[in-house]
Amino acid sequence: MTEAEITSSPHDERTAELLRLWLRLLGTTTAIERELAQRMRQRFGCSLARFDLMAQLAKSRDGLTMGELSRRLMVTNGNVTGLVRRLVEEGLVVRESDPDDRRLQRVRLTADGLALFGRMAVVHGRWVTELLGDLGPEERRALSALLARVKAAAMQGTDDRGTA
Amino acid sequence: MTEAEITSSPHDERTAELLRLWLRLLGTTTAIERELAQRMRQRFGCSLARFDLMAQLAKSRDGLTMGELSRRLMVTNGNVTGLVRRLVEEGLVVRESDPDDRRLQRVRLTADGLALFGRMAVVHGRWVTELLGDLGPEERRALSALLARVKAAAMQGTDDRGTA
DNA sequence: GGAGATTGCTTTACATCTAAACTACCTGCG
DNA sequence: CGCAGGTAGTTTAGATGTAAAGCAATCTCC
Repeated sequence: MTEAEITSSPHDERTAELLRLWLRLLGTTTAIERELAQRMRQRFGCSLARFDLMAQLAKSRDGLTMGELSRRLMVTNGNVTGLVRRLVEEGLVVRESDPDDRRLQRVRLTADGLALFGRMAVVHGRWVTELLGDLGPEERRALSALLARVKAAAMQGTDDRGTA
Repeated sequence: MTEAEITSSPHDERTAELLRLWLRLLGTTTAIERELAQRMRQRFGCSLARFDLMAQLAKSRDGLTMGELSRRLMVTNGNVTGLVRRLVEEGLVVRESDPDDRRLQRVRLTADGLALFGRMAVVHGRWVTELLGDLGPEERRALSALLARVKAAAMQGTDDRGTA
C-alpha cells in the first residue's frame, strides 16, 4: 500500500476534508501493516501473505480448495497458486486433488505448518495488542462502529461483494 | 494488502477483540484502496503508485530528488528507481542530475504529466467523496481523531518515524 | 591533500500481486 | 452419446514492493 496523495485542486472544502480523512485511514493502516510485516519477517521469516493463508487453513482443519482460499484471502487465483506452491516446497502445507472432482485441489496444513502457525499466531496477537492496545474500550467500540459504517457505505455502488 | 487472519488462540478476550478491530481496519482500508486502484486503472490506465508519485511532484513544481520521493512515498529507493524509469518512458516525468551534487537526480513532471495528473486528481477526489461521503461531519471528525490516536499509539515503540 | 565514512542512487534477486489467456474437468441438454 | 458452456486452476507477462549488495560522489577530519 502506498501513502501520500493530493491536496491540490481541493475544489470544495468537503472534498479536501474527505481526502485528508482517506489519507489518514490509509496511512494508519499501512503503518501498522508494515510494522507487523517487518516483525513477522524478522522473527519467523514469514510474510503476512503466508501467515494469512495459513490462518485460513488453520480454521478449516479438513482443508480448503484453491478457489476457496482465493475468495477468503480476496486475491486472484493465480496468486494463490504461487503462494501454495512455495508453502508446499517449504513443507508447511500439502495439496492433493479431490478424487470426486479432479478440478479441485484440496490444501491442508502439515503438522509442521500447524505448529509454526500456532507459534506465529500467539506472537502476532501480542503485537496487535501492543500496537492497538492504547485504545480504551469506549474508543475501540466507537472505531469499530465507524469502520463498519465506512465499509458498508463504500461497498454501495460497488459490485465487489467483499467478505463484508 | 491482504486480509484475513486468525481467530484461533484468542488467549484472552481483549486480544481477540483487538484482533477483530485490526482486521476490520485492514479490511475497510483494503476494500477502498482496491476500488480506487481498479477505477484508476480502468479510467486512466494508471496505478495508484504512479498517481501517488505524480501527486508528490505536483506539489513541488521545482522537482524532487529520488530520495525525497522515496521518503514521502514511504517506499524503498529501489522501488522509486523503477517507478520513475517507467514514468520517464511514458513521457510523464523527466529526470536530470543536479549540477551541484552529481549524486542527486531531480525529477519533475512534464507538461503531459501535469495535465494527466490534473485530470486524475479531480476524478480521484470525486471517487473518495463518493466512497466516504456517507459519513456525517460528526462521524468524520470522530473517525479522524480515533485514527490519529491509533497511529500515534502504534508508532510508540517503533523507530519507524513515519510521516506521522 | 587524502583516507575513510556517509550519502544518493542503482542493481539484483526475489516475493507478491493483477489481468488475461489457457487447460482440464464437469454438467446438462438435445 | 456428445458437445456447449460453466467451473477450477495454472500459466504468462508485467507492475510493484522489499532487502541487500554495489557504485559513485561528497563530506569529514586529520
